[in-house]
Amino acid sequence: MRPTAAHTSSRQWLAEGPAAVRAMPSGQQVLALCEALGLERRRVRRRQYVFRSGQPLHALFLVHCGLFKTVVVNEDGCESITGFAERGDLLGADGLSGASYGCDAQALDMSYLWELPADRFDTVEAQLPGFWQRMAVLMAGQIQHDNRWRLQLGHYNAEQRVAAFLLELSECQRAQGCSADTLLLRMTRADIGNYLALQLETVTRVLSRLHALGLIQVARRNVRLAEPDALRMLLRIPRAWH
Amino acid sequence: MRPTAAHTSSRQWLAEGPAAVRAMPSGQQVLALCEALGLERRRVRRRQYVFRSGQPLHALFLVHCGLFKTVVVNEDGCESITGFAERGDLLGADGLSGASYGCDAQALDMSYLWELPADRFDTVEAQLPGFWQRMAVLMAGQIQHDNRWRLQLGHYNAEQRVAAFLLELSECQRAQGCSADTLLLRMTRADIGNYLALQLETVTRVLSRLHALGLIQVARRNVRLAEPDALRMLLRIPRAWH
DNA sequence: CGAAGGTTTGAGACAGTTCAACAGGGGTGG
DNA sequence: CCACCCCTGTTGAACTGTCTCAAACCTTCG
Repeated sequence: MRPTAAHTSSRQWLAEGPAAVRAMPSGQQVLALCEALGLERRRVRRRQYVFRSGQPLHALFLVHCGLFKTVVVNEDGCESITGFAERGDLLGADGLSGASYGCDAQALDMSYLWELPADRFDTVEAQLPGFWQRMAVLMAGQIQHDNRWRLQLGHYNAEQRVAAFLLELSECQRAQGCSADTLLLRMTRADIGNYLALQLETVTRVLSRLHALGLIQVARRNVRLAEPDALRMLLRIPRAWH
Repeated sequence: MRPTAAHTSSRQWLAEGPAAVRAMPSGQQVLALCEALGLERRRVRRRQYVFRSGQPLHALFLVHCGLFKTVVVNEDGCESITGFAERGDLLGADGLSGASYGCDAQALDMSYLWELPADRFDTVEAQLPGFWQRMAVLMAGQIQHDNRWRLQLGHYNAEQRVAAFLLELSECQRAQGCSADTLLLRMTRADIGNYLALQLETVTRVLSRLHALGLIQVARRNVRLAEPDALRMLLRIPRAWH
């Protein structure tokens, strides 16, 4: 779900890995690196939590396949989705700053992930020199993604946010070799709204409006980007212009 | 400017350092560690840029004293302030995911910072084992801070955002041993508004309103938190209420 | 089949934006 | 030192995008 930053950084992480890994086709690299470390692979069912905010940090995770959402919760029970994690994305890293996870991670689909237990944090560097530097690179990608989101939230209106969201999804699918213009939204309208700091009704209305304009076709969770270039154009219009 | 996460993580970084460093008083630790690495200290004048978005990543920086703002810019020239960096905060780390900085870093005051040149990234681990793991910890703190901000932006109204901002500033000052209720805003109203995704007029209006309510006293850039507990109370009220 | 969860659409309200005018303060140059 | 000007901050009034509340519909699943 981080088409530019995270995906290039995963690629960079792996490109800098041992030659044997570097030579492999891109899709196999994450898997190979995790296997090189002798990591466990774990299956997570739809709606199941990988970890919850506040739990002791017992491991870091790398998504092998599937889709997760990460949610921060404050003391009053307000929730915000901070992102969606796909193949190659890191889960749980924000917990490194303390002794416990800083968010919930919940599977939106049947998913698989690799697990690096906390008791290996201090020895993994010896096993795979440069591990933590690469981890810092992955986290830098996440920070850049957060920053871009902040820019959009501050300067985009509802229509632009939804358009940007759809284009981001599309870019992700393309990066994984799937069709770039036929999307299946695996999250609810409420999730999308929460992620974009909009109400779910607003998301619905915007989708309907974009449909009426002929830019997209919407049928519940199936979306087709009919005019992706027009969507991209939308993003270049200043917020004040309706 | 990251009272809870970043400051505790700097502390943690240092707490895990060599015993000689660990034994020093907290305020001196960052300095000592940077000196242990033989880093250069650099002076930056008010309004001067440390680096600009897109420039090749030539170094990472740690703030020694002073205040910086970090600003992301998109292709249309829209700008968003992603944060303010104070003593102990890292600058430039988001650039690690690529070969160039992802934001501008500008001094708001006469400031000093330590510089780790890019050509030492690969050797610093040998000199100070655990360096990159600690760097990951610092970055995790930044991600957690971003997440908390996202939560506030999604669920707080203008009044709550400004109140949260003031309390964050106050917490920062307290962490650095200064008075917690007398603040000097070293950034403009436009900066504050940009950071909080509000217009500068809204920031002004909210400050005036909080002043009229007796919660704070405002005179241009001088702010006194008359009723910090009442401000904190504000944050616990759901957005829908007024 | 009924219940529960998710989606769509409408109508009205309001928080925050936009535009505009003005006031103060601090730095610069005469 | 004063006068000027620019930058910053303040306040008002009208507008509008988004939220809120409400009702209905559709799908899925027990």
